[in-house]
Amino acid sequence: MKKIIFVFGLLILALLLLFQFSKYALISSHLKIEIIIAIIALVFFCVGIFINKKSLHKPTPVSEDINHQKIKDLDISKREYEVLLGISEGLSNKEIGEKLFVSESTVKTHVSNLLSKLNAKRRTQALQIAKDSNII
Amino acid sequence: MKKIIFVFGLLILALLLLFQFSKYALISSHLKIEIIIAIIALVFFCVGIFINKKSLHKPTPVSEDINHQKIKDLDISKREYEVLLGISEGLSNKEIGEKLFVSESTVKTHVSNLLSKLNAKRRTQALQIAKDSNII
DNA sequence: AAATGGATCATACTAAAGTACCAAATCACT
DNA sequence: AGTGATTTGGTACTTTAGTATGATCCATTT
Repeated sequence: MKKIIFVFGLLILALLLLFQFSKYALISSHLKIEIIIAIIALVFFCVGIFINKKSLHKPTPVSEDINHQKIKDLDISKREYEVLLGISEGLSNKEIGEKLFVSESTVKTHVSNLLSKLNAKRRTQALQIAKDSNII
Repeated sequence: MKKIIFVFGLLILALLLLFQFSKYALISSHLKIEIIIAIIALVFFCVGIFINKKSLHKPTPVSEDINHQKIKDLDISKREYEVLLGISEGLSNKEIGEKLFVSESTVKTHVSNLLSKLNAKRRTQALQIAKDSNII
């Protein structure tokens, strides 16, 4: 919010400066009208790109970052989350166990707890829910 | 490539038109210099946003759209692809069968073919590969 | 000190998933 | 009309996934 006000303030300031500059340049006849127009065009072209990048670009890619709060809300422990990441990599329970240096039984326990916490019936469904919840 | 040339051609054309317009407008004195500058500023502001959105915006959010060519390259049939989508929704083979109005056996066949085509051992791994290949 | 919760592991079981092989119906294309 | 690819479906089998239950260990909290 503060940034937007700041940027728009700068914009208005730049606009006023350009008006004054163009008047002065025309009266003193040191510069041709084409040059002035070119400068203005270039400046606002850059402003357009800048505005688009800062203000419109960021909200569009719909939350790429993971929602840590949601993980806590779902009461998912650290170990369970690691298992969830293993699932998202397409690993089997056995492979997840080897990766985390625990037995397959342990992984199964974590998976089972994960499924009930995510309210999923299968690991693939857990993936889908986890992605929708932005915790993955 | 063709698009870029086309866009730049339009840009140069617009620039020339603006030059001519500004000259005419100044000579005939129907418009004030501020108005002309404002119009030019607005136009190039919009052009800046447009260029940024079309040329720079798309490559950045790492390809949101699915790669149909890749699907063909992997020799994945239409039905197999539908099954793949079912998997990505977290459905079981039985549920996919109900959704596509075929038996679970058929779904199993499709899944098995999918896994070998995607070079995956499990459906979760198939999902991961499919996502990396932007076919999902 | 006792209770709590997370992590670990095991056993025994059921339910899915996946493989292999086969076979018939359908469809597009020549 | 015939050919090849797709789709469909079945049986029989192995493997993996998931559930239920119980138990131990450890760190934190009460």
